[in-house]
Amino acid sequence: MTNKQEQRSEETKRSILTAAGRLFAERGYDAVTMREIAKAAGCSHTTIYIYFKDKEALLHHLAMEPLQALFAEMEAGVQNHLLSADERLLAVSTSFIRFCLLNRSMYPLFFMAKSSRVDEKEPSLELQHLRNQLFGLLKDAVIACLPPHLTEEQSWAYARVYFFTLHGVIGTYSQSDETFDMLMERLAPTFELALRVALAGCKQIAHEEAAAK
Amino acid sequence: MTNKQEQRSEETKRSILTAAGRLFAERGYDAVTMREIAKAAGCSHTTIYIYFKDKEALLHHLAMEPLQALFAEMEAGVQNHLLSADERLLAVSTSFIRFCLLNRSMYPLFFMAKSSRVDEKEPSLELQHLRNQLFGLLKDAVIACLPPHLTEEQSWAYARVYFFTLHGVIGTYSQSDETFDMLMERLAPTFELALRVALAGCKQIAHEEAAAK
Amino acid sequence: MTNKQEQRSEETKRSILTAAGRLFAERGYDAVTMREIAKAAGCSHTTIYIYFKDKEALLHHLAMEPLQALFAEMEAGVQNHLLSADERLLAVSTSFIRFCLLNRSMYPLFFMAKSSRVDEKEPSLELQHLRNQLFGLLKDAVIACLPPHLTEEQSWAYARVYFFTLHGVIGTYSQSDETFDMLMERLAPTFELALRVALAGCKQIAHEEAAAK
Amino acid sequence: MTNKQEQRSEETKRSILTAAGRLFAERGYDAVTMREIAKAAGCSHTTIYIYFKDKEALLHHLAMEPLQALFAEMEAGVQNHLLSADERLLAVSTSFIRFCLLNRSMYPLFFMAKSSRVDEKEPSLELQHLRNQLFGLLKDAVIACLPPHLTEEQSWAYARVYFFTLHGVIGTYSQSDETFDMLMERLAPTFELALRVALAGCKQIAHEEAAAK
DNA sequence: CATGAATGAGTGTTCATTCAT
DNA sequence: TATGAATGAACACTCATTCAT
Repeated sequence: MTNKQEQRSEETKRSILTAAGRLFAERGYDAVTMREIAKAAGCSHTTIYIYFKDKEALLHHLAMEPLQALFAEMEAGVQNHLLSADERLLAVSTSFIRFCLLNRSMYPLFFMAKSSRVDEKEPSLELQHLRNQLFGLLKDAVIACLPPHLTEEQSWAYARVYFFTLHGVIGTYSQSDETFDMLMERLAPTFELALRVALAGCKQIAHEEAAAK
Repeated sequence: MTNKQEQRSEETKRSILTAAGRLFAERGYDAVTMREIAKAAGCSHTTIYIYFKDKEALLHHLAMEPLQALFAEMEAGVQNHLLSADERLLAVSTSFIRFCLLNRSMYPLFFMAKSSRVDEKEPSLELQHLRNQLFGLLKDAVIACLPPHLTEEQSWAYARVYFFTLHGVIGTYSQSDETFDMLMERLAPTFELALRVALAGCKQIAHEEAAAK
Repeated sequence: MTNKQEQRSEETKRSILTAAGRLFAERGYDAVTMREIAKAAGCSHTTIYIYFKDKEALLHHLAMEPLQALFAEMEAGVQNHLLSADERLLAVSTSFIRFCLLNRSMYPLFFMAKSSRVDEKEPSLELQHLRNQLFGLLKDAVIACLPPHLTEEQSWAYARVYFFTLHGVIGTYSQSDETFDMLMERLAPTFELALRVALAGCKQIAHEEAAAK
Repeated sequence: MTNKQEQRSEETKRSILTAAGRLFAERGYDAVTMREIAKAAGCSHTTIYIYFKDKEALLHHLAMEPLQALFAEMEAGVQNHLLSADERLLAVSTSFIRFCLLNRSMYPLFFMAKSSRVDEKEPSLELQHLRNQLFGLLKDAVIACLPPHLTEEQSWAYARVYFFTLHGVIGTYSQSDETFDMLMERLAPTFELALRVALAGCKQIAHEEAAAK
């Protein structure tokens, strides 16, 4: 009996999260009302408050999960030793872009929220930590493509520069009204070009600098 | 007599603009209320409506002025024929980045606001137009550095890719709490590196593609 | 359990309608605020929005119900073939006057509200339609008392003229503070006189005109 | 000097009254703002407060003047012994209708405002008095057309009934958006018909009643 | 006498949230 | 566990009115 109830409870929670995730992604956190989420989840809006303290808690809960999934996916990509370093970077970058465009409206939350808001305690820290791990992973993937023996400072610089491209791609389209599929169909080649350009540029400048030394 | 009143009026208008600019920048257009702006400006919320038709007009006023200045500066940079194409692009890009970081909090407003709302008439169009002109200017500067005879589609693609870098740079630091000066002191070399990387990358891939054909 | 809640809900809705009806009647639609209605109904102003989409919907709801009842009553009167045409007109007119005086304060709403606002969709149309039907019914009842073979234009003219009397009766007393019963006791003979005068006048002039031709 | 100032002052006051009168008539008291009146009058909105205590005072001032003019006109009409009683009634009625339609949006103010509002002191009394005089004048004009020796009660009844027609005519078109000229062009014959019907009806019923006795 | 600047009270409406069941 | 009813705080915006000059 308890089991059945627990199961039903879990289902409701799931459907709330699913609905909220979809709606936040589609229209942005602010534009979505609790009542809309409830309707989409097939429950009363008051039920949401049973599972989540408030709207923000819902958002936070919603943010961690996919971000962890992304991290896992990128980690797997980076460890796939069947691919060359360049290919690994490309794969990981593509994962990142795809994820961010899929979760467009959450992107600012994931990556641009002020790191420190007084009223947030733990939640932000978790997020911040995950963010850092993710960035570290990207940095390693970038460095693996560049000539060895870069200083730590240089490594950071190239990683940042490469990351600018990713950030730029996502930021440019994060407000678009087009669906993810429309976006990818129209722009996938441009995204690939952007990644190739960024990598080629990093490599060339890195070599020039190495030579100059 | 009249003079004194006019002066007071001008002061009030200025203080409203200043307050609104700061608040919009800090917390975003939507999150700021007219009453907050008024309080920050030291006047009643109704006073704002004496000087600006509505919230959007306030935003528009705030956005157009500096954006036009930027456009003028970039236009001048692009027409400086003492410089090589590469140098001109670098100059123009630096102008753009500096401006956007200086007006950080308005950046989303300038370049990421939904471009088309049915009920908006002129104001947004002006902004949109300025935006397009600005992007066109950047595009021409990019193309001038690349091998000739690119198709229109290719031109757009490289321009976009180059723009991703700019957008990425700005986006990455647009939420930072550091002052503009702190930012530039710490990151100017990184920014320059990013621009060089983007240009080198574009050049190389463009040549590769030309050769492949 | 559900029953109790439903009952409470129904009560609240009722009290809102009652309050709104009274206030609209007393002071006119525009002059009454949602907050006033709420206070009079003993609930928060937001509660009104649970039951009615907006102020206009409240008005519409308030207007349609009794108006439909009136229409049904008048339709029945007009089809009562036990009566002569004159008696039918008298019956129908009396129904109309009684209804309008009973719903005095809503009368302007029913019959004098601006018929066409661009942004209104269905609701007003329904009301407008009902109004037209009602007027058509009265017109037919008038014509049935007059000599046959009137042109369409003449028919409209006499119907209008007859309607002026009804409208005048109601308008004259629509602001009165007397109760409906007091009014009828004091003025029923006057009203009847008015109807007889209007009918006699129409008949005589119509005959004169017919003879003149 | 004083003279010149006084003259200018009088002019300003006049232009305010003119503007307010036109705007109130066009769009109704509530819908017109002080600033609109000021703009139409060619002065600052604050200037209005020099001449009139508040918006309501402006309205009241505006109402008395034309009403007195109407009264004078009707009085003249009633005393024109070149005309028959019927013609005099017709003339007076037409004056009344024309005036009320011309001052449509003020009509409720003139003739339908609650006679006693606690917060109004004198102004209403004046108005009320004028109203009564006007009605008395109409009553006499009606009675002059009817058989002599009516009881006082009967006189009142016929006067009321006749007045219903006037009231009905005006009320029916008082909310119309058509200009006065459009209205008169379209409906002048209907109005005349209405008056003839009302008079003919009153006469006939009065004779019938007299005969019955 | 006249005015531009400024404001408080108020408008309809929305929304996240709580309460009683 | 779950919900319908209800609400307070807030939103952009308007308007008659007052104040300092």
